Amino acid sequence: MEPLRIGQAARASGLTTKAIRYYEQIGLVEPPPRTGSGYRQYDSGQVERLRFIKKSRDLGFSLAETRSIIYLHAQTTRPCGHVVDLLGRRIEGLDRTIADLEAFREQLATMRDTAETVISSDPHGAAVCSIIEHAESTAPGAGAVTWLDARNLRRSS
Amino acid sequence: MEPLRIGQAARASGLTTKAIRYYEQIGLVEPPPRTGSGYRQYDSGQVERLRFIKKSRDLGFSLAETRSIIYLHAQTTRPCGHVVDLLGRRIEGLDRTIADLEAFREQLATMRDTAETVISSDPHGAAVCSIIEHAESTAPGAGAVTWLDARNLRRSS
DNA sequence: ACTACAGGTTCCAGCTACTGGAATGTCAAC
DNA sequence: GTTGACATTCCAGTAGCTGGAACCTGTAGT
Repeated sequence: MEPLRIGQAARASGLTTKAIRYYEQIGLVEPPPRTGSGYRQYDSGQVERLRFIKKSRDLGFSLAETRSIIYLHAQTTRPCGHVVDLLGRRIEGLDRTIADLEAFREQLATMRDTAETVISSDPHGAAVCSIIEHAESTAPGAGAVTWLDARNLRRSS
Repeated sequence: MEPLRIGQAARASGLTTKAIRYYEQIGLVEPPPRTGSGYRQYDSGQVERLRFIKKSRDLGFSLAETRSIIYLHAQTTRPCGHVVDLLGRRIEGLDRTIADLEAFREQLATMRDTAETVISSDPHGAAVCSIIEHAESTAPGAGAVTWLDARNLRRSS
């Protein structure tokens, strides 16, 4: 198979050219060989690596986690146990996140549904927004809600 | 009431001093008066504004949204209708996020539960991690999952 | 008076994971 | 020879702050 240029490697892996160059820059992938004119040339092994990274990212692993998996492999250690650990922790985190989001959703829905009442209770409009200013009393569990770090979420294409 | 210094204002509002200075820097709050030696002095009105911002943030509004609410108020427009709109959109977003997270959680749980089988199917350890490499086949709905932007989530204290 | 120490000040760097854009180079086709 | 799609590098920006350095202030204790 002919080596691919970066755009083709991007299409083959589902990444963007920007992302691939970025991964190279931070040392997540090896710098590929170049043509005489400076174009990057990816062979099938490199593309496979890129696809692996994409999948790992889509599964919610951070670049640091992805890097550690690859690194463990390079040490000839089988990283699957490590991955199972990571999966377990991520599932726990998701359970917490989902519970928090559901509680939060209920708060917001309650706020919206009672919004008219709240609005009419401030007929002089003295407050910036009485909905928000009264949020504490209409959302008693606010202090108990702890959000997970946004880094735990990913979007996919 | 005596004016408060930034640390006290932080404690009173639930923000950090860093966050307050940052809000001042980006123009979300007015620069407060200073003492002769340069210390910021917050009166109760400013602290109230800071608390409003904190609550708005905790409710999941971005700084841009929070700014727009405050700005609308400054235009002597009652922003509550705007806030109700924002709430509605956020609730819809949350519904999608929760559904996506639940689907994703199921994927991960399936992967973890079948991990041993997957591991033993690659006895030579040729792959970096067969769990991830086989993810597509064990997670058929992957393409359908679209994550919301991470900006939609917030953590609280 | 001297000395801690807790607070304040500014400014700069960094975090995640890229994306967008400018200015420029290369290659194949028409 | 010119168009167009692709490539290159580098710089800046995104959200929402946080951490740290280097320094100043105000109060309490010895």
